[in-house]
This record gives sequence, structure tokens and C-alpha cells, in this order.
Amino acid sequence: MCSAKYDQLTPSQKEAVFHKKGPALVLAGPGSGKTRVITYRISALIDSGVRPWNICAITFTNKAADEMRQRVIAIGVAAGSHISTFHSLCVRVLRRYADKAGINPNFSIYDNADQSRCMKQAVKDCNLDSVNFPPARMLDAVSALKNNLVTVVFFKADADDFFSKTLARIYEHYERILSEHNALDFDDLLMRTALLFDNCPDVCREIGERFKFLLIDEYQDTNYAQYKIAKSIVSGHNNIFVVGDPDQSIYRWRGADIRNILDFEKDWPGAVIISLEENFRSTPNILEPADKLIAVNKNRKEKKLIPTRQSGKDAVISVFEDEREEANAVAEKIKELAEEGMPLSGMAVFYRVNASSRVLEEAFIKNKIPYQVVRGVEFYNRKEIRDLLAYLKILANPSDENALLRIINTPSRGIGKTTIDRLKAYAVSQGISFFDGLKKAELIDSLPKAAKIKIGDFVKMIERFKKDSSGKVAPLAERIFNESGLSELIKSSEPEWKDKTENVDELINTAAYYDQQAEQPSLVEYLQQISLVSDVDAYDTAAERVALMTLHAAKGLEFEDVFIIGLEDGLLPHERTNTGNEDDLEEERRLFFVGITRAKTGLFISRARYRTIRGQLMRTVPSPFLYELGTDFAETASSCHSCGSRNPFAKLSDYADITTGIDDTSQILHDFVAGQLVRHKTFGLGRVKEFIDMGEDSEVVVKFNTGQTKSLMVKCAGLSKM
DNA sequence: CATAGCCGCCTTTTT
DNA sequence: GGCGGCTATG
Repeated sequence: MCSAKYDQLTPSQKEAVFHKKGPALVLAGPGSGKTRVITYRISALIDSGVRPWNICAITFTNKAADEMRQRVIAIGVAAGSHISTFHSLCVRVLRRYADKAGINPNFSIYDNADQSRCMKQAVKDCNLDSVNFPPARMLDAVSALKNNLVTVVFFKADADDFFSKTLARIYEHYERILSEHNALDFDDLLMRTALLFDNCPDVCREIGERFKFLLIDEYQDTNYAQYKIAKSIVSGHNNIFVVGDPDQSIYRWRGADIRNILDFEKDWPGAVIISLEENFRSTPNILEPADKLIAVNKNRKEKKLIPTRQSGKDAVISVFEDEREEANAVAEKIKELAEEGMPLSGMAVFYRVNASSRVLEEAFIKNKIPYQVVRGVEFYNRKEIRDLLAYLKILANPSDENALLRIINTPSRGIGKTTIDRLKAYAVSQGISFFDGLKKAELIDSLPKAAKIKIGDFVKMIERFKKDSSGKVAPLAERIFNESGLSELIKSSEPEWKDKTENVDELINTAAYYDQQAEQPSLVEYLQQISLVSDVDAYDTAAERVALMTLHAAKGLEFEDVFIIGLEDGLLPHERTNTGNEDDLEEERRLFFVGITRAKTGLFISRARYRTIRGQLMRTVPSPFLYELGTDFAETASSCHSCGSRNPFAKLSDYADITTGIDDTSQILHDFVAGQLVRHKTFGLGRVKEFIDMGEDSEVVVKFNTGQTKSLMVKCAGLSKM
């Protein structure tokens, strides 16, 4: 505590940073210095004599981990503490204790694409059709089970109704396929680690001794498996220190359980609770509407956002004709701000769904504004990248059938579907892996001679690569690219061969970077690492470019000026959450809240009257959230209404009026949209379920908040649109 | 067996 | 509007 470096902390921040031992929960609103508290706490612990390697800090993304590492070093602490995400930590643990976890340490990590492939197969293997049992839904269900540490055996024993029993079968088959491929999915990483700790007290103890202090950021977004992992690690000493904000919990759909943070005191008796309510990021102009919005959520602990900054410019809500006008206006406003001196890196545009980035990109290109779409995984989803990685994966893990099937005939080498089917049948009949089946192709009677030769050549090539797969990754990747025929394949793809080559070069660069930074480069480790990259990981904070990202990706970031587009019912809140489930709606509200509170001084919210959805131009309904931002806010806008500024094409700076938009829609009486909010004189608020267009005699089916559903004649019903 | 073209599907958010 | 999978054709 000797150092002046802690002087700038507030009293509550200091209380958190210098918390000695035992469990502590830091309830911290947006912009209150959460990450700073963890960073300084690492430093304070080390100052007090704790060895760096006895500290484990968990962040939400790899990007956040990288930044925290740099900050820890920047405030004068030598590196050495373990800072990573839960998933990365689990991979390390699982590799180290693979035998005790009952897995092969060279496991592949299966991403969404791999998972759906396996799930499709699993559904098929159960002789079920994918209409009644959509693989995507089954995957969600299995993921939820894994997040709650429900194993196949456990779930099977519990399944009593038809659906559960069927799901249990699907789950079992899916797990079998994964294990045959020697693969783990994202949820497995957590579940297997949690179960390992449960089953092997010695491993648990060893980890607990290694990590004498556990710090977790974004604790509101941890799921049950992560909670159990944390609990196991600290079981010997209870030195758990978590930081989070229940109002920023936006990953419920992924199993995040807000009770982890709400029940912290119950879980760890004697826990110290520290609140950080002061906001150092945003002006009151931004915090006020944010506060009013989040206050609408019923399922929450009340908490005020206390501004510490001076008032600044007003937040703005604008209406545009369609998504192109909206995107254009955003681009123009950004250009204007840039001309006034705002660096491009200080501005960001947020949207609910990734698909929204397209229109924005076009507008940015047209306006010649440098931008970056923050979407890291996209790179790894490119065909040429996946192909090259598949070669590497098959070397690291020959059981990885997904990888093998991907490259066995890429580039074409005359091994077609029939050959593959025969090979597969043989492998299954012999109870060996697909790759081992390939090696024995000579013995398969059903295969023509030509096919055997081709397969033999392929196997020889893979074995050749395998011989130098033990050292650095980059030279191996380069060699495979040149010798496998991938390089020619790409060169022959006419218009985009240049882009593709650049992408491959980029991949080889990342491999080279890995080689250089790793103590002992290993192909397996490299592959496992890149499987865990997240969207934000690709975000180049230093680049002088405007950042475009989803609201989810925006978590933990901050910008001087923030644009949030598409404030329309069905988009934000998203229609998939219009299930009548209040919890889902509240999560969407929190998502909007997270977006708003990323802004330091400028907040520009917008919506479009029409939006192209699935290639069709649709009339939209304003997001109900717009009405929750507060009356002052709405009045600011309507005062402009009186001055006659109603031009929907106005720049964002010329306040368009949100109430104008409402008036506009309510005047058109013969056109309702399913999902739309309406009000009836006697039944009150409701949502349109169906619109039956019969001109003057049109009917509309409305489900009212009272619970009843009514079919009404539009011309007599006197419905007003909200 | 390869390729092109077509049909029909889905389409939230992500480690 | 984009992709995966299927089919028809070479």
C-alpha cells in the first residue's frame, strides 16, 4: 500500500482492491471501473506478497484477458499471474489431467458448424426425422443440459415422458459421435472440467493450491458449470473475488444464471459486498435514459447510476424511412463528427443481429469512412481457412472425422460419395475410425482398383505431413497449403483468388505469431487456442476505424459516440423473444441498456419505418423500449415536432420525432402486422397475432395482456397502434 | 465422379 | 437474401 499508483482510486474501489481474503462480491454498474478494480487488485495482492502465479483472473473474452495482462504490466507488476477465460482455463486443465478426465489430450474443439453436423447425424442415427426434431433445437437442449452438468447417464435415468426419452437417446448418440471423433464441444470444456474437479479431489486440491486467489470478471454471465468450477477451485481457501452487474446480464440464453450473482451471499457465507455505483464514463444525458429504461425491469435489485461527469450533449432518437436511409444518416453523422475532430476509433455502431452490418458497410464504403466489422469468427469460417485447418486437425487428431470428410476430396482427387460411403461402412463394420479404415482400403472388396490407388495416395500424403507435424506450426501450414493442392485450387477460383490467398497468408501469420510466442509450439495447442477466438478478439482497438458490432459484442467496451440502430419491435426486442416470457424481454432490455451505457458523450438511437427482412420490405413498429427512455427525453424530441422539423430524412442532428413515427403508423388503419403492439379501449394493450387482409372487412386477431385472444373487425375495433 | 444449377430452408445473440 | 443440400447432366 506504499505506492502512489493507488491514489487515483475512489474509496469504494480501494475497499475492493485491498480486500484481504475470503469471498467478496463487487456489485458494479456500468462505467464504474470494474476491470480496473480487478487489475489493481492483482497488483495489490502481489504487493502484499502473493506470488503472481498463485493468482487466477477470469475474463469473458480472450481480448479482455490480453488487455488485462497489458494493464497489469503497465501499472508496474511483472507478468506471471494466470489471466484467461473460463474456456481457455478448462482446455489447459483438461489437457493436463486428460487421463483423469478420461479423454485423449489431442481432442478437437468442435464449433457450431461441427456440432450441427454431429447432431444431424445423431438425429439420423436415432431414426428420427429432422422436422420433428430439428438439430438446432436439439443442440440447444443438449447445450442447456451440459451447462447444468446433466450427463447422459443422469438425464436418461430421469427421463420419463416421451420427449425427454427421445432427447436422451439423441444426447447419447451425439455424445458417442463426439467421442468417436475425439472431440469436445464448447459446453463439454466446462462440463468435463467441472466433473473432473468433482470426481478427483486431488486434482481439485492441486488447482486450489496453485490458484490461491480467484478473481472473476463479468460474474453475472457465468453459468452453473462455471459456478461449480469456481467453487471447486476455491474450496480450500474461499478466496473468491467476483465483479459483476446483474443489469448487464445478457447471456441467459447461453445458460448464464443471474442467480450466481444474486445468491452470492448465500453461496459464500460471510461474503463482503462492495457497491460501485458511481459512473465515470457517461454524461448524465446518457445515464438518465439508461436508468429509466433499466428501471422498467421488475426482476432486479434497484440500483442508481450516479453520474460523475458534467452534462453534455443530448441523446438523440431519429426515425428514417428505411434501413438504407438509416445507414446513410449514421455514416453522414459520423463523417460530420470526424470533421469536428472526433477520431474514428472513438465511434461505434451497434445492432442486434449481424445481418444489419451489410447495409452499414455499404453506406460506409459510399461515404469513404474507414470501418471494421468486429466479427472474429468470420475469418475462421471462410472456406479456404477451414480447409487448411482441416488438414492440420487431421494431423493433430486422426479421429476428427469432420475434418477428414472435409478434405478427403478437397481439392478433388476422385474420391466421391460412393467411395466414401463404402469406406465408412467398412470402418463401422470393423469398429475402427474412418481414418484407420482409409489405411486398410486395400482390403475392401467393394472398392474398385482406381479408388484404392487414390485413397492410398491420399493416406501417403497425410502421413508425409504428419512426419513434420511436431515442431512449429507455420512452416507446416505453408507446406500443406502448397503440397496438398489447396494452393492450385485457390488460384483457379477466378474472381476472389487474391482475397483467398491473402486470407491463407493471414492464417499462416497467426500461426507464425503463435510459434514465436509459445514456449514449445504444438499443433494441438495452436488448434485448441484458435478454436476459442471470439468476435471481439478481432477488434483492433488502435485502428483509426469506426467499429461496427452486435450489442452482445459491445459488452465491456466504451466509445465517445455510440450509434444504436434498428430500435424496432421484432429486432430489439428480437422477435424470438416475443414468447410472452417476461424474463426474455427483460434480457433484451438489458441488452439495450448495455448498448446505451457504452457511450461516453454521444448517443444516437435510430429506427426505420420500413426494413428489408429476408429480402422483403416490411413495415416496422417502433420498439417499446423507446417509450421507456423517459418523458424528458421524449419531450425534447416533441418540442422539435412543434417547430415543424418532421423530415424523416433529416440528419441525426436534426431531431426527428419519435412520436411522429407513432402518429404516422396509427393513421393507417387497414394494415396490421403480426407481433405489433396495439391498444383497445376496453381490452387494453395487446399484440397482433394474425392479420386477415380482406380490404374494408379485414380482421385482426389480438392477444391481449389480460390473457384473452380476440378476433376483431378492423373497422369497428377502434384499435390504435403503439 | 464432377459440376452447375436449382430448390427450399432458415434467419439472435457466442465461448 | 444466403447457404446447404440435392439432382440432373456431362
